[in-house]
Amino acid sequence: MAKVMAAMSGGVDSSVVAALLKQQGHTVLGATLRLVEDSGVLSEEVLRAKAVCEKLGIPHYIYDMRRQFKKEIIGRFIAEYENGLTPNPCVECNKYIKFGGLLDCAVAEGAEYIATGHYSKITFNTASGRYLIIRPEDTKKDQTYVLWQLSQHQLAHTLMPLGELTKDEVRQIAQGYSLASASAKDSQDICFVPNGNYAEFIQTHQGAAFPKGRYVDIYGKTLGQHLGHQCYTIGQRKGLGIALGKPQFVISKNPHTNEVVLGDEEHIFKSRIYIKDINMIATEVPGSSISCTAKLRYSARDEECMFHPISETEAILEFKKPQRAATPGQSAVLYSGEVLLGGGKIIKGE
RNA sequence: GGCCCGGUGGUCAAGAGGCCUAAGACACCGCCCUUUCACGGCGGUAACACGGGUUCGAAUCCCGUCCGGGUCA
Repeated sequence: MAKVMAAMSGGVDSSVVAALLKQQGHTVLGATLRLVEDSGVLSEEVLRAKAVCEKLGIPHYIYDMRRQFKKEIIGRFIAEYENGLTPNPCVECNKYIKFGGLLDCAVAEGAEYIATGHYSKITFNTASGRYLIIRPEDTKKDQTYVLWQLSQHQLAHTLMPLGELTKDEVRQIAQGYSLASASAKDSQDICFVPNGNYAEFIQTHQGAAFPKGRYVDIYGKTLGQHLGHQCYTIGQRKGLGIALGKPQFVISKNPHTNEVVLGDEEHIFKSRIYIKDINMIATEVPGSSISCTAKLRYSARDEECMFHPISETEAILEFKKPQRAATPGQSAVLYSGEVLLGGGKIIKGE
């Protein structure tokens, strides 16, 4: 039996993780991270996590990581949008905060593991001597996508018990324990942007409105005015606020000219996707081309492709079928069957 | 100023006396989906410029007002 620090957000999933580990006989410490500025008052979620810990009879730690979160996650998030990218803060948060800062905290408390409520499995492969991320039983809830940046060290010290369960089972378990979080709604949107309006968040943060710019068609002809390139992402249809008689999609955007190109959906399908900042989990970075599948967004399906390495950190993904809206800044995550091979950040598609 | 066109929802646009308690597309809003941004699914709001006529009956015909655009001096 081990000493485990369970990351508890106050939601159902992480609550059930703590309950299960306790039941299995581990020494469980509950830990909740304060990430968002909330005027010094503990949020509803933190209090719920605390209540769950009391119910389970385990200690509850609250770590204030607001400074680190603001610098590492929010700062990067804003900078990337300004550079014309579409960031995924959750992926970064996992790498730096949840599996970074929290693991340090766990070690400081003498725990050898942290545990999270991700729907994902971690296994150790003796042949390769590596820890692997494996897709969960509940394929609908597969959260492996957000874990591709984790290191072997982090995986070696992490437990993800929900990989074996379905969401329904987790809910039932929560009810069985009468946990305060049993009926908590699943999280949504960006955690530090409660109302979901990230554009407003950035503008407020910067104290200035985005400069307005032009919508143009693929030939450069002006179509109308937009609210700032930061407000849009490749493949976006809704929220453009412009009526052109047929559905139009964001095909590309240029942060320097502040132009957003609109056009028919067919223009956003690309077969060759360039990626950088590669992190491999199941293997070393391949020295030659390999066949695998990859998905370009959290809720996309992985599709067959070839991985052509360019260097230790860059590669080209060549898909059999053109992929919709490969978006700079988003993650391309590679799989081989149920195994998450690794991933990278999308630079461009062509 | 004279003459000529035209004024239908946020945008474009059907309609040419009863089938209009006004089509459609796009936009917009809501819900669902979702640990990112998006995509997607389902549903919803919303108009006949104004005032007089003609007619059993007018978005559709006539007159005037207002507002656009053109044209002539």
